[in-house]
Amino acid sequence: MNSLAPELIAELKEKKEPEKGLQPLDIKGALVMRFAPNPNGPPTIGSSRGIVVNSEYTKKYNGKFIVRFDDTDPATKAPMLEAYDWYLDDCKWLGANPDEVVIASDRIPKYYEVAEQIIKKSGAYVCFCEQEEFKALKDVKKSCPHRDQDVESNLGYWEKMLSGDYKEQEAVLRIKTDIAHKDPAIRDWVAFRIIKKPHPRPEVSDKYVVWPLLDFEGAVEDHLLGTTLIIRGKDLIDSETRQRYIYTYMGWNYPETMHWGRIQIHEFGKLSTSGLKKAIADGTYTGWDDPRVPTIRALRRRGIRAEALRKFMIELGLGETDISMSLDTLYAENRKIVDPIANRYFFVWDPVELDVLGAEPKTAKAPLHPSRGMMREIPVGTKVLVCKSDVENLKDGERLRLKDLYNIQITGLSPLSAKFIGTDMDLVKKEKARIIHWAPPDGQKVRVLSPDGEYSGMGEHGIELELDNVVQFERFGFVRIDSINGDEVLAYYTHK
RNA sequence: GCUCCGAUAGUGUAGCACGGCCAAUCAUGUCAGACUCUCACUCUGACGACUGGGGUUCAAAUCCCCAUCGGAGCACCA
Repeated sequence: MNSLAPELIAELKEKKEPEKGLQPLDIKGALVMRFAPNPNGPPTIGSSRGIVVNSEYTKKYNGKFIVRFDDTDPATKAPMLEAYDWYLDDCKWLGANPDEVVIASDRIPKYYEVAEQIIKKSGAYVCFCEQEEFKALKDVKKSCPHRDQDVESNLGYWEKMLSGDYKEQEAVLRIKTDIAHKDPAIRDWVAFRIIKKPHPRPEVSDKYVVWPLLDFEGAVEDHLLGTTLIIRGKDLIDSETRQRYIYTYMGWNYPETMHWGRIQIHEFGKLSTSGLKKAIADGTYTGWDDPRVPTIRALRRRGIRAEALRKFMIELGLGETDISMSLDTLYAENRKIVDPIANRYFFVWDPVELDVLGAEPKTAKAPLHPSRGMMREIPVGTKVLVCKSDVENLKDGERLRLKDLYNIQITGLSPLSAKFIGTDMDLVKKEKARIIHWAPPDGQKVRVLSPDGEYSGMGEHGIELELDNVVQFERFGFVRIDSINGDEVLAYYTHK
């Protein structure tokens, strides 16, 4: 068949293996996409979706990938200075280095220019209504008195806004849409408001008192940057309708758009950036890379590979439904990468001392990795440490195998003692004796930080040489060796 | 209340634009077994879904209508 009709086979394969994950795009010209976060906290798992999907498409279609910081709110969601670099760093780590980086707070004058033009086209007006007052009118499709101001007056008010003549809340610039639009979300929305709080970035600080809202800033930037395709969360789905008014006034072409639903990760629940910030401040979490926190930084520290996270995000695809996922799939993906390369070590948590009578001191030999030849050597005397959970339900006289060492028979429970009964593996095979791991009492102290708590205990020497590597603690799980503090190794739990 | 949008196994996805090849894909998960000096890995097998009801049609997961459930927006947040 292959020789008769190779193209048929190819076609079959094509049908059977459609584009996995991301749907192919119907691209006409060049592809320009952007990821536009507000850097008011570090990138989270959610951000990684935006980074990965946008960059993946631009890679695939030879497009341009822009990171744009939408940091135009110095008050309610004020940017965090360190976060700008964190975003860029995590992008780089994810293999999504941007072709261009834009910071909105650097480009405020451009937004003023567009605003002025729209005012001149009667597309915007300065509104002095109180918020509730305006909402009441809007809800019954009534325009406010300011809507009919002429261009000259609006221009004058706008100038006064810019020069700081008004207080916060006193005036806003509204985009004229359709005050009777059937969707209340569209009616004459606010494009600029007055904020007198300085911007956290020293280069901007108190340079401006009039700040654009996302819908305006984003609309202008997407045009300026030549964005051709926007993929963003569906919370911004109505933005398009609002922003199109600007595009119409200015005679621009609106980019294509796609939206995705919210992801909720079982393991993390509903944690907002502001909620996290609080929990870190009050000491609930140790920082933005605490293993319990849903940031990219935490995942990195735990030893999740960028490639695994990328694949995970790509395979989620682009659905408008909200999804609720477990990290198991990410872990499985990561395990595939990490398992073949992670060296194996013993780590005994909640250690219990065990005397072995009749044992000669020796050096145990165990493979560094089950499918490779390299061995590790563990010198051991007549005492070993074992996990409390392994010996809790032991019965006197029970026979066990200390992995890669020898067989023992329990002779006493408290204190725990045993006698040496040989080295033969037959015991394990015939009696189906349990095999447990162990550590030498003079081994390497280890502490593991995991999403569900902390484990302290003893490991074998050699662990301290694996700094920054992901290793597997046998019968425990994968960990990333993070640092050495004094005589103790600190590891972060990756996954089972 | 007003405007949008969505619904395939436990979870996430493929299929839906152009109805038949779908007794529905892949992954993950769970269970069982094999392998193994790890509860890891690998292998084998099992489990498991088209939200409900109508309609169109020779034929519906796919088209239409209604219902139900879920979500988003209606901010001087992003």
